[in-house]
Parts: sequence; C-alpha cells; structure tokens
Amino acid sequence: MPKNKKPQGGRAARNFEPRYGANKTSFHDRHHGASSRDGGRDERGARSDAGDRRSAPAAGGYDRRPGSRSAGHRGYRPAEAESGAPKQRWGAQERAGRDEARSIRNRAESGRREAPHRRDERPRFEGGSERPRYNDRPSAGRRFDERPRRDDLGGAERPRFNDRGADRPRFDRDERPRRDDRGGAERPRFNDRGADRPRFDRDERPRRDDRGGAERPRYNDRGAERPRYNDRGNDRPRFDRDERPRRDDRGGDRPRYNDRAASDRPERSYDADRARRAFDRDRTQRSYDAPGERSRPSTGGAYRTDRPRRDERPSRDARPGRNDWNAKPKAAFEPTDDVVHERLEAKSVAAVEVDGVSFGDLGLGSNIVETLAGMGAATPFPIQAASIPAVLGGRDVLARGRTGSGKTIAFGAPLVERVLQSQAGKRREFGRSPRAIILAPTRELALQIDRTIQPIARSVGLFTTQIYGGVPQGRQVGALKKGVDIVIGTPGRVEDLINQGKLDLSDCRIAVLDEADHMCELGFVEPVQRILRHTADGSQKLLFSATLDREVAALVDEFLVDPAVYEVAGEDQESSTIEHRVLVIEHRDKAEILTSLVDREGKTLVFARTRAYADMLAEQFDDAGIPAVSLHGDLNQAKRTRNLERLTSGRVNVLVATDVAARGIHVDDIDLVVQADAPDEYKTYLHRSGRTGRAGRSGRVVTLITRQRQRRMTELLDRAEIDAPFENARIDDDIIDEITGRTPTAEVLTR
DNA sequence: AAAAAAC
Repeated sequence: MPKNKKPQGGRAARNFEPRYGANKTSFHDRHHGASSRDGGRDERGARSDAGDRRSAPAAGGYDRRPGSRSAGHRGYRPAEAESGAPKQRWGAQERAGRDEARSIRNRAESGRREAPHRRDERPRFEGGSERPRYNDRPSAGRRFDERPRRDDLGGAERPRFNDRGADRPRFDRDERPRRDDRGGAERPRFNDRGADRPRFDRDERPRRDDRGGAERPRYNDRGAERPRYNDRGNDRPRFDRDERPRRDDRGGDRPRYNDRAASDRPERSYDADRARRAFDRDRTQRSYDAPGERSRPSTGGAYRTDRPRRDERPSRDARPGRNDWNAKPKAAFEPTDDVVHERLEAKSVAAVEVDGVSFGDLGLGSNIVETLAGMGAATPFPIQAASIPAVLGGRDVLARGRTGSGKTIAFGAPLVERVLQSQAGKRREFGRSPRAIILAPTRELALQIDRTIQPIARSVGLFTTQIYGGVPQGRQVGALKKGVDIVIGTPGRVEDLINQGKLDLSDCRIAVLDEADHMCELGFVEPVQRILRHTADGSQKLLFSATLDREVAALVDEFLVDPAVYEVAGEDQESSTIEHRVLVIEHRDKAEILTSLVDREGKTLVFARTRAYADMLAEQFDDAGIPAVSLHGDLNQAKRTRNLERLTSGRVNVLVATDVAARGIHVDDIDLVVQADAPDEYKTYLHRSGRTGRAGRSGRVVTLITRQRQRRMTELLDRAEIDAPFENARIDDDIIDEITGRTPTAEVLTR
C-alpha cells in the first residue's frame, strides 16, 4: 500500500538501522578510493560520519562517546567526535567545487525526501551516481513507504514547498551557507511578499522607512479593503488598554464564554426543551428549525428549497454581521486579540445516558465495531454516542466535545459507515472520485486523523488518502488516480489539486471540518468555503471542535441545513483531569525556570509564541542536557513529522512547539504542558492545555507570565472558565520541583 | 507582531 503511510512503517524503518550501518560502511568502502579526502579517515570515522547523522541511539557505537549526539544535532561537539582528527573535512579544492555541485544536486534531489545528513558533509556522490542506492541512505526516522516512489521523482526539478534550498539545515546555523550562496535565493518564500526580505538577516534588512511602504504591504496587511487578522469589522475600534474600563465594569454588556445572558441568566440547564433551539434564537433572518424535510441523498441540492434563497434573504446590510448573531451590543473596548463568540446552544449528552450503549447499537456495522474495539474503543464516549446516529441519519452535525474526548471517531466511524452504505452493491471502480473529505488545519492533524480512520475504512474495503502540502504531490495524485473513497487533508493542497483538475469533489457527499472554529478564522475560511462549494450539492457537513462557537456562523449560514448540535454535559473544570497553574515570574528568570520545568521524567510539551523562540528553547534545553526537539512551520515537513514522532516514540521527552501543535495533536501520556508564552486567546489556552489529560488521564498545565500580564491572564482564564492559582516563583523555588514531580509533595497534588 | 495553509 504505497499510497498511505502506516504507523508501523516508522517502526519497521527503525529496525533496519543496524543493518544500515553495515551498508553504509560498504558504501564508504566503495567510494573511499575515489575520495580525495584525508586518508586518515578510517573505518570508525566513516561509521561515525554515517551514524552520527542519525539520531538513533542504537546506531553503531557513537553513542558510547559521551557528549556527542549526532552531527545533525544542535548539541553536537565535533571536538569529541574524532580523536585528534582534524576538523577540516573538505580540502580547499573540494570546497571550491562544492557549491556548484550542490546546486546541481539540489535540483536533482529536491523532489524527494531530504537526506537526513548535511549535504556539505556527505560522502561525495559526484563520483558515482547522483544519489545513493535505495537502502543505502541513512534512514533516521524514515518510513520507507513514505518516500516518494521512484517514478514520482519527475517533480525533482521543483523545489519543495517550504523548503528554502534543500541544503539548508535548520539547526546548523554556523554551517549554513550564506544567503547569496543559496540556490533558492531567487525564489520568493511562501508567505513572503517581497523576495528580498530575508528572514533572519535582520541587519541586512532595509530599515522600515526605506522599504517604501507604498509598494510593499506590511506584514499581515493586505490592503485597506481586507480586514486585519482577528479584526472582524473596520468599525470596531482597536483595543485600547487605557480606555478599557476595569474588569468589574464590564460584566453587564459583554457575556462571558458560556454565558448566554451575563449574570442575570440562571445556571445553565441541559433541559431537553432548550436543546432544539439551537440556531434560531434571536435570529429571525433564517430559521434553522425549519422542518428537516431535506431529502438530500436522492434529490441532491433540494435542501436549499427549504430555506430562503440567497437573493430572497435580507440583504447583507439588513442582517446582523457575522459576529452579531444575537444582536448583542458590541462592547467598544473588546480586545481585538480574543473575540469571544457566543457559544452554540446544543443538545447535550450526559455520560449516564450512554452507559450500556455499544457502537453496534448506534448503527455501525460489525466490521467497524470490531476495528474500533481493536483500537481500544470498546464502548462509545458521550460525544460519539450523540453524533454517530445523527451522522448515520444524514444530518448536518455540529459537535463540541472537549479535547481528548474522542471526536475523531465520533465523525470518522459513521462517515465510513455512510460511505460504505452509499457504495453498497457497487463495484469499486478504478479512478472513482472521493465520496467524503475531511479537512484539518494542520498537516500533523490530517495525518493523525488518517491514522485513526484508515484502519476503520480498510476494515470495510474503503481507501483513504492524505492530501496535504509540504510533500511532493505525485504520490497523492497517483492515489487519487487509482481511486480513493475518503480524502483527508489540509485546505491548501486540497484546493490546489482541485484547481489542477486532479481532485474531483463533485461526488463528495460528506464533508467534515475538524477544529471547525479554527477553520473559520480569517485566512482559513475562504479556501474552506471554496472547497466546500466543490462538494456535491447538498452534501452532508460535519463540524467538530472542542471550542465550537458562533465563529462557525459563516459556514453554517452557507452550508448547513437544520444541523443537529451536540455537546457533552458536565464538561466543566471539576470534571476535568487537568490541573492548571500560573507561575508569576521575573522575566530574567524565565529561561532557567523553563529548563528546570522540563528537566523531569514524563513527556513535556512546551508552547512558544514564535517559531524562533521555539527553536531557541529546544536548543537551550539540549544544551542543558535535556534532549528536546521543536515543531513549527519553519521546519520542512520531514522534520516536522520526525520531531513529533520523536516525542511520540519517547526518544525525546520534550517538544517545544508553536501553536501548530496546539490543536488536535494526540500524543499519549504528555503529563505536563508548559506555556512559555501565555496564549492570547482563551481558545488557544484550552486547546494547548488539551494536549494533556486526554481520555481521562491526568495532566498539568503551567503557564509562565510576568507580573504585568496578570490581569490579562485572569481575564483569559475567566473566559476559558478555568480556575488556576497564580503563584510567584523564582529560580529553584520549591514550586517548580512540586510541578515537575521531583519531590514527594507532588503526590499530594496529583491526588 | 504573531501561527497556519500551495506550488
């Protein structure tokens, strides 16, 4: 099954590593004679040259040398690598030809996965074939079936997305070729609206006023007509700290998250009578409780008849804005960085109602039920029990279930069942177009969803494929050509393939948005809308998120008909398994406190606000002897996947990530989440902290802030409905040991 | 000023 990644692949690949060491040696021998390299490089040198490039501890012997990790590693110190051998690895002559050779090689190699070792130190390939033979290359963390097939390498001439010159190792800052040497220099980078804008070379960047603001838009500023990110409406004044009334003054006009009528509202009740009022409340323009007589499957498109057609509906101006569903007066001082949307009203499902219900009772077929059991899902979680029958019934569904509550299966299993039913009696044709699509905000999440759904789909003979960016598209297109039933992907590549005519969604009857509220944020929502418009008329839509609120209104408005809205009852902090704390620290202590926080036994996920800081922290932890990797959008996809896998597999215990890892990513037993930078949005807080305490396990979240941020943090926690103690902390404080579990007091805290 | 998503 070359078209899909299998989790086992990684393990299999790792198992080959010892054998690889032998291969590598023979490779070296083959080429040694032709090498003009210093003849003093003996067998051991060659082996460490190869082995050090991999991080596998099992690889040949180098791990016995303390202090030397791998040459590709930030903590690597060459002095310890070779006894007495000169550091110089390239003769002057070789270096002269190196750059030229490299650019040729880059063009040839950029279509396939990046070789794990640094190009400029790699044993020379120039003499022989341009690339090592299959199985001859170092295979750190590589899954064989993930590698593009040979015939897919046609795309080789084209540099990979997000890959700014394959020869630029991210961490080897010192060895990075100067900018002008990089072959890729003339190609503008993604997200770079000015080819001449280097990322790191701050000093070389023209001063702000020199840049001629007129022709080059500022970051995130795409012209006046386009609202700024997070700024929904030009009429809304910008957040002005000074003008903002004190917190206690605000209560009246701005509802808290989860608060439908501020303080005068009675405790939220989950009575059945409220349940059905889902979307129609206070909103007369469109009624979602119109009789659900949409007969979608048979009369594709007919569902639009039970709602006013676009031109019959009140004009845009007459309707409340997208964020004004309930026509609540907007507070003039609302911070622009954390818009609080109304929470959707939903029918809630209590855990007790679900007791004793099986997946089979909910309407799933026996193959699927068995597969779920094999995956460890023996009985349905509440959110699954609620949404599975609704999805099987063909309804549009909005579902909110907190992080780690089993949302993927909640939409995945019934989706497979439904696709299966729609195919019943038909043969699987070659080249059939997909019947269902699942969209996720990040590639890692798309991959993870596929890992969950693929086994379910395969158990009934259906095929899935991932369509996401950062990797060559050849294999994805190949899979689509053969015929795929369920597509799982990220918006960019999906839309790209649609536009190229390589992905046809016209037969796609089910569309799922995972992390739906995030997918509705500015910048994300437009491609998502365009993609959804390509699906079959009247296709069923499923929107899932842990923080599902009215931010999804734009999509609901256009695409959903009489949706069923579900949430799980009693999902408050008391029932949560996550313990939250805020450490108020001095800024100068931050680095050291962070290091001591991650210096512990269990898996720790650290969130940083920027990519650069994430890297910096990972490096800092490494230097302190705590193996750490980073995960953010500046890494190429191979490294992203690999670094996440290193945490999953337990090869490292510390991952420093940007918010790319905030949502959806499931890694077993992360028991501490550290927020090196506090999030700006309460939703981000909820999602980040949701990386721990999954499926009922316990977890802790520690957020570091400075004194100045206390008030903002209080407000944020308020919106997230989380109570967390604020504690002053200094370096070597007992509190830190308490959190990391280094002292017996920790037992008291874990209860 | 920041993350993410295409080639």
